[in-house]
Amino acid sequence: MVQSKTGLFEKGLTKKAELFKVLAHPARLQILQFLSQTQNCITGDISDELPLCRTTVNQHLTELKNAGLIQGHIEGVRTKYCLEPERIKEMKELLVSFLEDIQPDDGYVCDKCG
Amino acid sequence: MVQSKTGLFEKGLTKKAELFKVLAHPARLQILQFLSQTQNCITGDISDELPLCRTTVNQHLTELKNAGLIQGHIEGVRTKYCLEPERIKEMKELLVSFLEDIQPDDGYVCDKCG
DNA sequence: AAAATATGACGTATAAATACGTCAAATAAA
DNA sequence: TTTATTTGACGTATTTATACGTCATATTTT
Repeated sequence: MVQSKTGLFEKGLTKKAELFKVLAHPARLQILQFLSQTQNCITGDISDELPLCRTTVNQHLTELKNAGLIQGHIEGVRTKYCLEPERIKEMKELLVSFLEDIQPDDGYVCDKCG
Repeated sequence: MVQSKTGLFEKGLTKKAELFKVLAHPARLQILQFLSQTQNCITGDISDELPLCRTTVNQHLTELKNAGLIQGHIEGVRTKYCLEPERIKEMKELLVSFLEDIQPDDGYVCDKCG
């Protein structure tokens, strides 16, 4: 980059791009999916489920936490993680709004490819 | 990474993560949005719209093309770009399926934060 | 034909992401 | 108390992404 330019874009675009970035790794997607399937808190050793080192998984968990998509509760020596329903809902709304923005209308035409 | 591990995940997850990666930059989102707004082909000098160098914008256009989300038609010395409706539709379906996978059920509870 | 314009290929510098090892702290078990 | 577990902070190697400059090619325009 020599210099990051992401700050020069319209704020809404930046926010969406940041969300997409959080979702741009299979490990993080699998964690979210797993949390959704269990529909409950799980202990931190999700690493057994993923083909990655425990500390790497921990790193992904931290990213999801920073994005607010999951929460972690300390329980003795363990940590339990669960989805953050509020933030997940926000995410859903952001994605839906993106879909509405982008999708071509029915009347979409193009000289060459239409 | 020392060694990329993204290939070790379930294929569906990888595919979704790749899509999200393409969408994880404001420049690419703005290009898609712009193409959607005009609802037609536009010449390559989209760079005037973005706070980036022309060649950088071109790079982003290429990434979108590689992902199949847009198409480029050569027209003399110019190149016209437009959305690829089929692929956009696929993208939408992928995102919707992701939303369905992840969203917590109504009965979602958590010992601590519920 | 010569000059101007538009585009993309290529190289490269820097920033960010990814992956893991090591270590220390906190708690539970022996 | 001593030992074992669980966790996250930290450092770091390597890969990937980002951003731009330069150049060559192709097409208009003059």
